[in-house]
Amino acid sequence: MLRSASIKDVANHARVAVGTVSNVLNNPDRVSPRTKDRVLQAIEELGFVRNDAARQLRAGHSRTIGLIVLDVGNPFFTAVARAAEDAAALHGSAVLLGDSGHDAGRESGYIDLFQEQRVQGLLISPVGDVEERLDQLRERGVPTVLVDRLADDASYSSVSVNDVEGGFLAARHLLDIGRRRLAFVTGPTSVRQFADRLEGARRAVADVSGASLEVVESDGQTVLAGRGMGDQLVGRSADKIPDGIFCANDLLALGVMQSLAMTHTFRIPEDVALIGYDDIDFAVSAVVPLSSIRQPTEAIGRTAIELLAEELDETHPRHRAVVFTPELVVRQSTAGAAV
Amino acid sequence: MLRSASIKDVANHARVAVGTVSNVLNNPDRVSPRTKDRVLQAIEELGFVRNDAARQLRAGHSRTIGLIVLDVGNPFFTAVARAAEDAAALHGSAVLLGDSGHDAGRESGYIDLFQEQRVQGLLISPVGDVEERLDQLRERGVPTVLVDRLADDASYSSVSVNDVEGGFLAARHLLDIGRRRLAFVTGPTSVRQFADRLEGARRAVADVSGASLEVVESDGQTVLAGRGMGDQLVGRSADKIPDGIFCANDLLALGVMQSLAMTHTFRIPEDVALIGYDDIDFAVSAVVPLSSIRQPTEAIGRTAIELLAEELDETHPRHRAVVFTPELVVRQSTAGAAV
DNA sequence: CTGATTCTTTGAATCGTTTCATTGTTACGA
DNA sequence: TCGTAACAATGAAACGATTCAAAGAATCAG
Repeated sequence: MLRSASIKDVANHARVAVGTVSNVLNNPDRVSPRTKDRVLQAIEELGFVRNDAARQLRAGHSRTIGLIVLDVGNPFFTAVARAAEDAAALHGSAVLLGDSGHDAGRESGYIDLFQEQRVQGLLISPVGDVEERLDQLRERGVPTVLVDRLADDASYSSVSVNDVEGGFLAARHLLDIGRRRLAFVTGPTSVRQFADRLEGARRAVADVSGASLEVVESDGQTVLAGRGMGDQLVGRSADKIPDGIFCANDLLALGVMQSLAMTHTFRIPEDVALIGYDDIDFAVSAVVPLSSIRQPTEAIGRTAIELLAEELDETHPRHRAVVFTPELVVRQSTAGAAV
Repeated sequence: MLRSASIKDVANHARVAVGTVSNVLNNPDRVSPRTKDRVLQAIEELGFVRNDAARQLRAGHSRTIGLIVLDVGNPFFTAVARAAEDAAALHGSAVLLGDSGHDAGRESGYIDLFQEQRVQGLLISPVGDVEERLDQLRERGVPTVLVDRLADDASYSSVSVNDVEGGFLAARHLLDIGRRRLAFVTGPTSVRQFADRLEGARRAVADVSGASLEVVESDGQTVLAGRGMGDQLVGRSADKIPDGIFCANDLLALGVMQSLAMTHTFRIPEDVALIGYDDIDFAVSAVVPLSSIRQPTEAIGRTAIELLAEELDETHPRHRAVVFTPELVVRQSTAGAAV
């Protein structure tokens, strides 16, 4: 078990000073071609690999960016993460991915970890009350960009999608196709995104007389949770069943759909129209292809990195809040049955 | 923009030696309660956070484990990754996730990155020809465990699932329900897993006289690639259409299903029975709930970490190859139509 | 009160890289 | 041949945590 070769070993082997080896690696133009060749050959022969810890220690910070998402099991977040990784790679940084799983404790654990790792900056979809932590990070020179969440004040940059608008679009679409007894199936409304989508849905419903909106809340936001809530809906007496269901995300919608499909009592969309949120790749291949509200995942991830880069470049950055507009995607789960 | 407080700052503030601060953090019992309190208070007041780079530099290795998967867009791999993260957390390590995207170049890039980071060990689903790199890593004391891939020789530990068996199960199931003109829709057969599944399918077909197996190969393995191949199948003259399709993974299967569903010419499973592989969460909520071959993702991730832990503990570890057995899950896409 | 023993605390050395002031070398015009 | 740039190479210092031999303090038996 060899100890890895260090820059000093390389220097000895090539009969140059350590500073020269460092220059070959970081400022190749400053080194004469002959010396450079000798050093490169030594590197090759010894199989030298830079020690990133030492480099970071000297530099005072790493070349990594931390990203904390709410749920890696949700394709929406993996899509955002991939876009962020690609964009970060262009800036020469790597992205460390942390999954809070909607848990404030885990979230806090990742913030600790990233802080110990001296990440350059942090992208986060916050769960808990992290303002204070983030302020503290910023004082230490670690900027944060909020992802999928509008910054409350102007002290943070953020990338978000207008969830109120999205909720409005979804509910109005259900109303447009003649549904009046709507249900909003959601995870905890303490999650800002869900609360906003509900808010939007409420507005749409308020515009139409005779329309009602029931809120069905669960503590999960997975396919399984959706199935549970679907079962609950299906078990009701017929006159209590909504004719339009808007789910706070596609996972919930797919779960509800499974449940409806399993009991063959209700047809989608004839008896119950169903719309989700996020437009994940799997929405289109659902039992009944799922209508949804599309969010521009690629742009979200890319923009988050760009905003972070701005904060890193400037000494007194102006914080920006970029808000994207969601888009209605109509598929079979709400098709046909127009008024 | 404050420089973060260092252990030395804490020491000054608490009027003790740096070694004492270090002991408070790492060997609390060696420090008298009074001193400990003073140090802890100083840490609190200065908002001290350990610098992981310095710690690693001294220790010679990090507390991280690298995991390189073939495709984070595939829920199979995210499920394995999550299990690995949970298991690693129990050992006090964090997992860095890299996505090679079936690209040998990106794979190599992540190996470089992880090597620079001095990860404790590496879990990898290899794409390219990485044996040599891995041998080199091991010489440096960085053990590797192969994931979702049986080790060729006994020099590596590995966790895999018997893909030949899985392919056999899938194809035999199609044969059992009376299908004879089978097609294997797959990504590149240079991917070991796909090649093995094909091998298994071939064996099953060879057992039944009058049965045939056509291989439809694409260079992708996503939902989109599946759709492309589905379109190609659907465009054929009716007598050239297979009556049983086995897809090398569920993403391909969902794509093929979309394509079949869009042209309303063929019914699933009556005209064409369809089975996928991996049994991802979304399989059950597909247009037609998808039959599949289930792999124990949780056990794979957990076992990978355990094998790695064994390699790290022992000086001359015995390498172990753990092989799980896949399981047939029958749903509607192949149901009914028994002979 | 002494010497032995245990418990605390100290601080210099170390890890591997980068930086930068300094020294050494080369080339060229005068 | 000399002086002066321009260019190359050097190596000590610094980053921040951990380690460990050694010194110092406290305790206790005799």
